Amino acid sequence: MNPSPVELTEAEWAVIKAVWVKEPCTAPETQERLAPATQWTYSTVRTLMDRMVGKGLLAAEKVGKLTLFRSLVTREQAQHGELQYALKHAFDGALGPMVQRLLDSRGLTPRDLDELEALIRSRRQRTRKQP
Amino acid sequence: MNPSPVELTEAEWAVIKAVWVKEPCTAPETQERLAPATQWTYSTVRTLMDRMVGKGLLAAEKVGKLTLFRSLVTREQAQHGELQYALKHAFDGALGPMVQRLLDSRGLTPRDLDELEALIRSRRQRTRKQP
DNA sequence: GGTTATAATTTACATCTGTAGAGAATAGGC
DNA sequence: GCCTATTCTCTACAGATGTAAATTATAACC
Repeated sequence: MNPSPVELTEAEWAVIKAVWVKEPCTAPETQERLAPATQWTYSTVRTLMDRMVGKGLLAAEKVGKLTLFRSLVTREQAQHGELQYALKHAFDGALGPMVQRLLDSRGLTPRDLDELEALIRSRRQRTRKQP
Repeated sequence: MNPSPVELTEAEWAVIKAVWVKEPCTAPETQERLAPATQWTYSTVRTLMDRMVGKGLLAAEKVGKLTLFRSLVTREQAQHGELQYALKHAFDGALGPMVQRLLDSRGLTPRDLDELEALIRSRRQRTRKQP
């Protein structure tokens, strides 16, 4: 039913983030963008990208000698997939406890807290309006 | 420095959850507990558990002919590890946006929202007291 | 003490993931 | 038309993961 949840490996995260920076893009471009952080060779990046095409994470379009890649999943979809994974396995699907544990971790600034409170308020509105 | 983050595969999640139910426990016990949900044979479960011992996720103690297993990571640690993974890869370490996206998803009951609001308030207290 | 049930050990194997080299194709410059 | 730089294709390989069969050890029951 639902489009199967997006799940990315560590390497795939790195690649798709590089693609999101500027699409469409070629494998050599992507490799350069990743190089500072990863040291991956062109071969490595290209292999990853090809496999990601196979998985429906990227699309490849051939233009002359070049292959242009673009993402088939948005950052939001990928984030959602990652959260779903954590939610399902670590919290047995219970969102409340998950958010709680997140709030427990340090790392939220007072500003974050303000924003979240505001979010909760507006969430409450919407929840009331569309039951 | 920090105890390296706990990362569990899907199968490992299933196993450790079964172990948490009652510790220590044997592999056959664990297999039985998992059977309804997974259909895994004893061999499969035992292999997983042995590998998990190798990774420091479980401890094995031999008592006569039996091997007793117990978990070496708590549910909290495992949850934390899972959240860290999502945080690092999907949100580049930014907790605020991560919580936001969670709040965006439907699935939070009004009661959840109340609890979260309360949490945020107390969080704010603590933040103020220990800067 | 031999039989049976239970658990353990060993080995296997396909797939996925991370990583990459070697060689072929192409195109642009001269 | 040939050289050179760029890109692509193909192949490889080690380690992790999911899954399990076959074989062996153990112990407990008669």
